Amino acid sequence: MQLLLVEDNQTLGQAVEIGLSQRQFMVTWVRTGAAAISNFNRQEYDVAILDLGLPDIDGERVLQSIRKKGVDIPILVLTARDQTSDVIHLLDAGADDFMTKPFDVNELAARLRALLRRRSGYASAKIECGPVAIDTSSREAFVNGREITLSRKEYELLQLFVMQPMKVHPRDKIEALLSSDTHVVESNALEVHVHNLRKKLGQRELIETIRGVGYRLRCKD
Amino acid sequence: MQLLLVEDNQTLGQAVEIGLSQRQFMVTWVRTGAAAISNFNRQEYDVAILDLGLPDIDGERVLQSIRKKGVDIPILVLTARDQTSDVIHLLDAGADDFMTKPFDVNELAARLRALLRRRSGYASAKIECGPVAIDTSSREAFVNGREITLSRKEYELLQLFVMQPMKVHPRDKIEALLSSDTHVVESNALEVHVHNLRKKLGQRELIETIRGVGYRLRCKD
DNA sequence: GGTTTTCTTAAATATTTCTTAAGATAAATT
DNA sequence: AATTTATCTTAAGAAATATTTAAGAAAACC
Repeated sequence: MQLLLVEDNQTLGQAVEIGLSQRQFMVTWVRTGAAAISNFNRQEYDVAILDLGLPDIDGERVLQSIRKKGVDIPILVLTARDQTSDVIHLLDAGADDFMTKPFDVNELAARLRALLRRRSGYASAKIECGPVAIDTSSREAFVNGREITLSRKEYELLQLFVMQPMKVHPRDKIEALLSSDTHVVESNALEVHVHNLRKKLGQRELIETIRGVGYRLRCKD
Repeated sequence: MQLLLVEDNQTLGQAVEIGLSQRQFMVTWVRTGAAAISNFNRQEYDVAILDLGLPDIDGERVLQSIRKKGVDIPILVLTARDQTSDVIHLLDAGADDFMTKPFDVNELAARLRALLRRRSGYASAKIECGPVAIDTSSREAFVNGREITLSRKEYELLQLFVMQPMKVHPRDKIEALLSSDTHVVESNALEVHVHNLRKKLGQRELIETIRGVGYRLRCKD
């Protein structure tokens, strides 16, 4: 399995290279966005890992650039912990999955295999989390296999939760995601959206309130 | 059943090869457009799968080239996620069916069998989806077996929907399909076409509105 | 060239979704 | 227990989005 790793940090890159090599991946490691683009053009990889915090080019640029050129291999994006609100935009820009640093190499390998499985046509783009599931390609949401209809903001909210289950999402991060660039929310819009989403999910406890901080999605019992 | 698979990606190709072999297809797998053309010339296949994203030659070229040479076996085309607007042009160029990646191998096999059935004269080129059906060769449309008369754009819209039922088609993708290369639509033409199509279909709910995203055709109840 | 059909545009209407605000409830603090 | 603070709930008005209608422009047909 050919894998392209785009990562500027020496320590992290080395760890990933070693870890994935031991797990049957053939890793090609480049350290700059420029090198990434020229490597993608050669189109000989099955999957790629792209760190957003590159020194020379914005990682999102790289992503858009290679997608525009028709490269359609699965790409997993690495982000720093505090860039999670960008996640939705990244997925729209063509990322297939993402992980926040620091991460576990076992999970990384598992996610890569999942991406490859999905790509080969055996599975859909469904992401599950306990009774909740979303299909990022069709924007459908399910509870216990039954489809529920969500508004745009409700879906974006749920997508954020499902993408990082059990993670506590701070209120300001969620608000940044929900509000457009022009319009700043200075009311309790977030709470109302959470309330409506909870109602549609059926089980209120699925979205847990962390008082003074934010919310998180519970998946396990 | 002899099948020619034209696919450059190792992972995807292998998945298809294995999946179809298990389903009684004899798969010959080539990885380049050049190899595809020379293999097609030998004319010993019953059906073919052609990936558009080939490294050496444009897939559409391959398609036109082999059709020009009189090869008339059914060809199913594989396209990337965001090329769905090319679909109609592909069908015009000689493709018999298409699927977007990623896909389900079961569906792939079903479609291939449908193509072969049609070819052997037992069935027409009808594609069904609940009460709706279209005949891609005669460009006729039916609701509950009764024929309805559609304008060109209405038919193309319905064909897009029927080809990928239950998939949410983003507005911009549909607009790209409906508008010619020269003329850009900057009005609500799309909505008007959807409205007229709905009226002719009789049942408004068949075409579902996904607010802020696009439309989709519902087939199941 | 004239007729007919289809397509686009635009404005009026309808619908859904979002935001706001205010009172109710619950948790933390004193 | 009373007070403060944060969150939940509800409902109504505002904003965004979609539908419908109709008329003129463009294309297709004869």
